[in-house]
Amino acid sequence: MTTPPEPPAIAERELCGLVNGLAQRIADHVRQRAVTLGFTAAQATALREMTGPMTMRELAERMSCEPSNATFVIDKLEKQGLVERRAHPTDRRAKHLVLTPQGGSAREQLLELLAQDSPLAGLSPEQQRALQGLLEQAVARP
Amino acid sequence: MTTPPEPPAIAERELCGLVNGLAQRIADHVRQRAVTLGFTAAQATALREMTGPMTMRELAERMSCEPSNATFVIDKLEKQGLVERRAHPTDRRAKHLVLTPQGGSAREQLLELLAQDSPLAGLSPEQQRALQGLLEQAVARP
DNA sequence: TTAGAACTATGCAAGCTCAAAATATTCTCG
DNA sequence: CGAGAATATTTTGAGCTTGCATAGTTCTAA
Repeated sequence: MTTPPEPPAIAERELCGLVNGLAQRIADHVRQRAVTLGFTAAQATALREMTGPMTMRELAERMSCEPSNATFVIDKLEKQGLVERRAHPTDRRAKHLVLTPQGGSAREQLLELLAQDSPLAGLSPEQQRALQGLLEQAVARP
Repeated sequence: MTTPPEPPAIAERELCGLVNGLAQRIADHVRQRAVTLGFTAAQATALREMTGPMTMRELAERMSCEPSNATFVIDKLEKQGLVERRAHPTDRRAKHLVLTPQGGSAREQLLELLAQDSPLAGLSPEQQRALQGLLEQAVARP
């Protein structure tokens, strides 16, 4: 009914640019912290997503990347002795990724480092919840 | 005073994952459209951001990447005859990027293609405005 | 049961991205 | 003015990412 001060619609193209810009900032943040522990950004992302044993495909999905990319990154982490590729208990096609003890403690250090100076610190908790809702809805439609 | 159904706070880490996931989806969308015109995703992004003559640095900033990356991508577009590197009118250090006529029409086709099936179509105009506000605020703090 | 579809992981080629170093130019201040 | 700091671009090397092809395994339905 009323006509509140309605901000003009933004071009979707620019909105995509904003999303990308923020993602880029987040990636930079991860990269910056990762190097202080001797990791690359991709390795740190993989380590961060290793919340427990999982398959390559599951990890790839958490990392929002292709499975072949996960293979590449896990190769590196395995060479560093941080992750092991074990046989999957029920599916012989799949591998079961498991953190080694060193991998576990490396992950702990990393998470602690990543929690500092969040790139989202500019938003209040309420705003973060609002952002969460919008992003979930946007992502939800495949 | 009242206690509205307050959704639980989400971990910042997961919120970052959501941002990254949406950015990934947007990137996939661009890639998909780009190949139908014979471009790679990076080339399409550069073309999309070429709203007018600009320097390498300016383009890199619009693309949210390093200048050396812009050099790489512009090399390709220049070889295809879509962009020209001209002398900058006032700064001899800088290059002035200009679209050729073919570059201009390629860009037109691309924009038209990118406007179809937006990855943000799951959000209403109001929600898009809300998202814009949140993202701008989040990005605003360096 | 079994043939075929679907799925998991990997190897590979091509292309993208970052970081650091190098070059050329411009800016700043004593 | 002139030296040193700052800026614009490019080169190079290392690592990341995608898409496709392949081999092995599981699922599905006739």
